[in-house]
Amino acid sequence: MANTKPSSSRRARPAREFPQPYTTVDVVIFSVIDNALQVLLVQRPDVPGEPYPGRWALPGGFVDVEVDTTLEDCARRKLHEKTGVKSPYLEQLGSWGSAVRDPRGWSATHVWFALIAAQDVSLAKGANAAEVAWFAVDALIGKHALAFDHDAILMAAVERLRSKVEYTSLPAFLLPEPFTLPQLQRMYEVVLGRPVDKSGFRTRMLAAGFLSEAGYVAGESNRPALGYCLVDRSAPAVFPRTFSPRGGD
Amino acid sequence: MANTKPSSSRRARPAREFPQPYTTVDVVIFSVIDNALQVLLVQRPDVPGEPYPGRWALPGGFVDVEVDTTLEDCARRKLHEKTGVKSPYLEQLGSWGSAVRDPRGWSATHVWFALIAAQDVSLAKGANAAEVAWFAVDALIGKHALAFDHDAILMAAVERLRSKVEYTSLPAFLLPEPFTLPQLQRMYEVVLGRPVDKSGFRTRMLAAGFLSEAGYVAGESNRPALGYCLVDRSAPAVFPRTFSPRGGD
DNA sequence: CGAATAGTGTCTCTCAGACATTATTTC
DNA sequence: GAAATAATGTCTGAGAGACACTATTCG
Repeated sequence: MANTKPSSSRRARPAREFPQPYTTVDVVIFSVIDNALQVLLVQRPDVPGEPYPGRWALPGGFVDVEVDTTLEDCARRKLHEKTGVKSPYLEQLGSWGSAVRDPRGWSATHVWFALIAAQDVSLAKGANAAEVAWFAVDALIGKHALAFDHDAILMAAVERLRSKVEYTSLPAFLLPEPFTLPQLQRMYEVVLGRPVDKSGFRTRMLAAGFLSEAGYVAGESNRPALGYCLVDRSAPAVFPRTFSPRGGD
Repeated sequence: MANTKPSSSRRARPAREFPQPYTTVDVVIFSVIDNALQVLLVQRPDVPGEPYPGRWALPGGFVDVEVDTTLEDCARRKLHEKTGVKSPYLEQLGSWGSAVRDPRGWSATHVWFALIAAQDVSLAKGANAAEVAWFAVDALIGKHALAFDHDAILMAAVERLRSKVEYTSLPAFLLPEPFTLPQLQRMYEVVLGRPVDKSGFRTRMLAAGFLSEAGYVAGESNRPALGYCLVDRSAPAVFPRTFSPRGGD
């Protein structure tokens, strides 16, 4: 990086003198609520000078160079502020930057996506907190509903999630521990939007070795099911093949 | 993004007033030369005020808000300046940002990685161009050799490349068109660092449907081989399963 | 005609998908 | 004991890996 100044006419001046883009961080926070994949949005303030007043947007904001030591810290901080969750699954999604995506000027945003269990959340509704709410992803996608380029970012996040769910244990992060295999299967089915065979599912999950038994959970059904915890919460397991029904691809 | 100012004490002032991180773009440019995976590096200038003088680094630099309209444009521009290549395979790798990665202050870099055919490159060695050279990846990895946090970025790029090569047609972008299946197989073997079975390889490539025949190429060997071009240069094909030897993981 | 590489054929064994069956709890 | 859900068992077919074999060119 940074091997030359942006243009030769500024070569002699110190770096701070030429204009920098705004740097922001946004977080796409997913959870499964009411058997639907949902995303957390915040409502933009309705005050002069703020773009997209009243519109819903992904939680995020400017990097504060005096508070945040890394971009990931910044993402983690914003997630914690909105949800109270301290140890989510957090993965970098990508970055979006252009001259036109923010009416205030050239800006670049670094985007993370997070998976959290709905039960762990206590939505922030404090002092200066704007409205915060869950929205079903299926109702948002395709619509041009969000502020900035957040529709495109949300779409990219959903695509990334759905594709990784085909071959990783990501949905386990959508459940509070301990959870049962039928619960986990339901997470897969909700995110993928299609049913999954029970027998193959169990074989696959247990063979992947990312679950450790945690005693029986007197659950939501007649017969109690065996509970499991994650062996390693820092990263999902990767399966050698994708889920897929016989004929499909 | 950008739903609040970075801290409440600055709330009333216009956004331009609070300090922004530096925004840069770096490009990890891969090619296969002499049967080895290589990466393009540039030598940092040895002048006062420039960090890491004389050290090798990934090509990149500050975003120029007056020239670049998007981050990807900026990456594409930097790649073209160094190599002369106009239509590489280009994919966003991620971003790295922290208070300490650049001694000049809080900085965030957006990183792309590119695959190009060695034959298409004409290394820039013009006016203000610093030294530019190819380095074998295997000789760099593990060493603490590069400027900034570029060792870590390079490592992440190599990991991403190697893992995607297991289930995509990415290595096809390392060859000039038309290319033969044996040539393509060699690209896979070089990147993966292990031999690949010929028969299975051919079945897989042809079944994936991303190749179109382009006549015989009087090649580098005794018997001429059938040449192929890519059906779609904008994205790699994705295979349903990974490459992997029998006993492997 | 032999060496070298391109390209094809065949066998086997794994494993995921489909579905039937058994097990354990509540009411 | 009936209903509901958890958990296991069995069969089968697609397909990847391994390797043997054929085809075509050059010297």
